[in-house]
Amino acid sequence: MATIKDVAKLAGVNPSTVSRVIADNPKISQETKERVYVAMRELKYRPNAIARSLASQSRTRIIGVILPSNNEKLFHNPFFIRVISSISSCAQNNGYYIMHGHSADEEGEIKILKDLVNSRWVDGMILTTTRQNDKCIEYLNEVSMPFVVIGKVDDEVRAYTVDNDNTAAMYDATKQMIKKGYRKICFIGGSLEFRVNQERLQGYKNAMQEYKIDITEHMMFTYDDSEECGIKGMEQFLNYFVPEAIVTTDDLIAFGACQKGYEIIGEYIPVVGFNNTPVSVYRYPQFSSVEIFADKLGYYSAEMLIHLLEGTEVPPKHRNVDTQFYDRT
Amino acid sequence: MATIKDVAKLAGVNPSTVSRVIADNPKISQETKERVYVAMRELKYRPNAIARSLASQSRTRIIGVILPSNNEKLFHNPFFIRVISSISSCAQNNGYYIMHGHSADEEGEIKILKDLVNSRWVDGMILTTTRQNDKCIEYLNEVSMPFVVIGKVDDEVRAYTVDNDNTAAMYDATKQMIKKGYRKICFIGGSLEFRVNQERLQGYKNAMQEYKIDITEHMMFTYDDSEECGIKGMEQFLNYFVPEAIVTTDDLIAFGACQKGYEIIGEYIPVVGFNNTPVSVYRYPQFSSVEIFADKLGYYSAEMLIHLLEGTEVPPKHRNVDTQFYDRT
DNA sequence: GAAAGATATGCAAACGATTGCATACATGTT
DNA sequence: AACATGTATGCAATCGTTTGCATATCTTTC
Repeated sequence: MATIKDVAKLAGVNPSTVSRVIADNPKISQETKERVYVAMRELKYRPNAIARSLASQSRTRIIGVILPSNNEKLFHNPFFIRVISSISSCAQNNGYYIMHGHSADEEGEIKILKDLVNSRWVDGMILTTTRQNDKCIEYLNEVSMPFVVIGKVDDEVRAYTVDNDNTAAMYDATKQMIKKGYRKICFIGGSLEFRVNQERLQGYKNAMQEYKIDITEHMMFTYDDSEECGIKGMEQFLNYFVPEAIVTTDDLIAFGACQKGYEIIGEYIPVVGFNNTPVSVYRYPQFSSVEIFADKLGYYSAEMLIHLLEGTEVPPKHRNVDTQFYDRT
Repeated sequence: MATIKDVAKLAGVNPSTVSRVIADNPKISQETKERVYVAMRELKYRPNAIARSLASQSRTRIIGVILPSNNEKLFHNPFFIRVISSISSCAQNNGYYIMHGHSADEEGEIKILKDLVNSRWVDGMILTTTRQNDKCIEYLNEVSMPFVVIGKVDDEVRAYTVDNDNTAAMYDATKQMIKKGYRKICFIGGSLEFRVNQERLQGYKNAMQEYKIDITEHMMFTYDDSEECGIKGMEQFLNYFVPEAIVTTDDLIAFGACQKGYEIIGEYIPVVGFNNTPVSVYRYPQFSSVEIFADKLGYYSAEMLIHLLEGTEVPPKHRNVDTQFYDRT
């Protein structure tokens, strides 16, 4: 493989000149540029990204992405692949690369994050999910590495974020159910360790409160983002009463609840899921779901991070992505 | 951030000694090693991966992965995320990193592949899908970059591969249908541009032939790996006759065919899909599907590539992953 | 007790770029 | 004509490692 020296020799100039031609430095005469271009083409020269980022002190143009690896979540929910593939599109459009890691738990996540950061591979990071008191965010701020998170963060935490208004989305979905005349509406959600679930729970509470519908302890159930969670939730409710409708934080939960309900009482209780995944559409009967436009979340987050890295444009601290409720009751 | 020099100074040795301690060189005395370890811990030293791979000539420990980005395929089929996340697990277990790119078409794929290779970012590549006369494979051989492909390649092509026996899998699935007494069994498949579809078609033909069932032109339809394909295929068949059963190359196709069939003739024709995705399970009625264990394909391919890169163990040229037929008729 | 071998460490040159500073030449100013 | 200014390029240090070779010290051997 040709190096910058080979090109320089062929073009009859100094390596530094070639370097400046690559950077399109205006000090270099058009004439010389042409000569260098010819030599580069002749030798099929491609700059060595590694040498480059060593010399220029760690601008690798690599963006790190941390994915959760709860398998249920990752595999049955196109959310993450949509996010990552749109991050990837944006990166490619801007000459960046994507490196990703995933781990089963917070401890693992922070370990891989540190590895990515310390090895100097990445210029910046995107976090695709956040927890209460997120250790990753803490660490990134500590080492002052630029990052963007998809999701919301605690108020006092410094972070650039892209997110849906999850509270509003769930508020809206719940309200739709109320407007259809349902009153005994239950909530089933994934772990409250994750902010997104807290917010959705809040949205549910807000709507119920607005319509002055009492929520008892037995109307809410949280566990994790799985089918099993839906099943367990529904079982719990049915110990006490038959819900008129159910809102959940995920399609998989909704599916589980829906099936279990039918199994026990022989009819389908209206259910609302989140993410508008194939499950909600392909199932019969279909159930309602809130589309959160994962691809936009991904694309915007990458865009934001790149702005941060290039320092060209200071993005606003927060960007919101709308949601859409698909009513299939 | 501390460098190797800082550590050396603190430990009272030469940087080269520190480097050898990191590499666990047996020439270094235990005593010195201890001293260096202490200094490293003291300074929270982490080697700079970039400098490292520059000095050691391009061992970045980064594996590149090319994904297709036909969105239908990528989003509705957990295959790719399962593959990539298991590649990722294996990589993490062995201290490797994953970089990935995806593109909508072959041209884009080769472009991003060249970029990854020429920039020297990656030590090796994994291709998650292959075409007839694949340009990517050609290029990788040309520049002699180690790679593994998931899927089959033309006989004359040099490549390490991990794959299911797709022909056998489809042969088996078709045979199951025949044994149930179905005779007029039709085939709907994705584009024959992809080897995987060719093989599955072959498996169908083999089974039919074995049982001496004639296949007419009108019993086969190929288009792409989408729901739409299933719909079109079913429409075509019904112009001529009502199939007794249908085998397809993908669950999404199966789903489309299933629905369209019901829509037109008012009953469900038994359908077989591939990949055993949520669609096949969550839909009602469920349909049969062939599980291909994407996670194994991914993990094995990474394992193979790492062996290739480390040169420790020469893997066999080809590794096969079993499939499993889930009968849900 | 000197030569030969073994063992542990240091020295310095890479790896392939970037970049601040020096310099050569051309041009403009008085 | 002498000097200041500007423009285009070269020189050499630098980034943080790795690694072949030289070297110093300690054993062994006859």
